[in-house]
Amino acid sequence: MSNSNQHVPAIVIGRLPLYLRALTQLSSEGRRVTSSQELSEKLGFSSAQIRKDLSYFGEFGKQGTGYEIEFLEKSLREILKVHHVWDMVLVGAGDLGHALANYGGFETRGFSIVAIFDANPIKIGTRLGDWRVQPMEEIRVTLRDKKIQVAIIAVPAAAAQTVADELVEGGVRAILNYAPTTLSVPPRVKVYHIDPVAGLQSMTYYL
Amino acid sequence: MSNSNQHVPAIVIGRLPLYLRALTQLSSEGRRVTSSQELSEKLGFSSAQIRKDLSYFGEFGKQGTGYEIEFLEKSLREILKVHHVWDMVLVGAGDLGHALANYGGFETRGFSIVAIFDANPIKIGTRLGDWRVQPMEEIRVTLRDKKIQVAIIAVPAAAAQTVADELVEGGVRAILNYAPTTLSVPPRVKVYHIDPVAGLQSMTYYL
DNA sequence: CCATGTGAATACATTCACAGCA
DNA sequence: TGCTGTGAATGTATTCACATGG
Repeated sequence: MSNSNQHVPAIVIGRLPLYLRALTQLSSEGRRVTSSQELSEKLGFSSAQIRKDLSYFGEFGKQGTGYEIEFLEKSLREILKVHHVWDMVLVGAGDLGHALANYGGFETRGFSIVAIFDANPIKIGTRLGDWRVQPMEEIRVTLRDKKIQVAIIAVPAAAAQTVADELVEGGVRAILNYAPTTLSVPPRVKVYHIDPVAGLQSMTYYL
Repeated sequence: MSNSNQHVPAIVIGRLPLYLRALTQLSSEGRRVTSSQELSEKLGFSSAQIRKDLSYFGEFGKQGTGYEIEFLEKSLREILKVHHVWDMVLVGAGDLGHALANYGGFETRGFSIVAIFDANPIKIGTRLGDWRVQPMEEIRVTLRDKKIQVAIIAVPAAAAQTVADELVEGGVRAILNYAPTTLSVPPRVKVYHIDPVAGLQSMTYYL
């Protein structure tokens, strides 16, 4: 029995991309079938948790056999809506912006940078990978014209909130935030915050 | 009454760096005192949660007044053991490695890159920021000599596990992993995994 | 048999609400 | 009074354990 229309905890949604990543890896190794047990070992979650997480969305496995990798992979892509490619804008053309622009991992996993913006006049017009860095003044038009819903913030902390306001105003609903500061956005907008130093600090507690 | 010696949930430890970051920000604005209420608004956690989290480690506030920012900041630094600087090695001198090497946010928050390694012969010897890229063969000696406990992995997924094994063998106990793959390490070693695409994918579910 | 899918039980995390103190 | 610190209550998440069906 499919439970697809009931409330799914956010923490479950957060694990789905990890399941998807593991499946893609297995698939690239030529494997056809896996089990909650095997995924458990690869990912470090309990097998019961993996089965329960998946059960929020339907029945993907076969009793006595396990999961058909290709089918489960495709299903997760649809659940996460990454079966088509999401166009993104990148704001910030510093070192981090460069690394993100040159990162090959977006395209293969459902995301594509379509434009790069920066506030620094010196950066405007310079080439960065396949793109030309555009001034912030042009971002509103790009967001509207290309109906952009996803953006990456890679600017200093002091500028991040202003950029976020621009993005929200332009209709963006998902922000990957690399600036080390909490962003304030309306509830309809999702923010995923990446702070490597916070990660390091939470590990040193245990040393 | 201080509870400092009882078990503290990992999820609480994970929030402390965010409290610390907010306090440093307030402090830089010249503020001297804050409250769980104010931190709540800045960070998006409930004030009760902030008070309870802090209560695992002691009593840092004054009833009727709030928290003395400088004192709480110093206390959190000590709890997280970032009151001194942690030396780190960086493995991987690609675009991401470059961005990390040039990132100014480590030094100011208790971390310092002391050496950079890469397996690619073309990269060996090239300058990267203040460092010279060293061959992987030299990493063991560096880890031992400098008693390194913290490392950053910024290599392709296929190489990440091998690098992790080297690091663990060399005595590293905290790994910041940028490779899009799950690492298998002994329980004494902590891994903090950064996967921007997983973050993006978990947001697109809601679009 | 074997591994899924899932209610029930347990464990964990958050919020409530208020006593206690500056 | 105003805000902390914290037991008790509530709400969430994980694990258990087994019926089910290939």
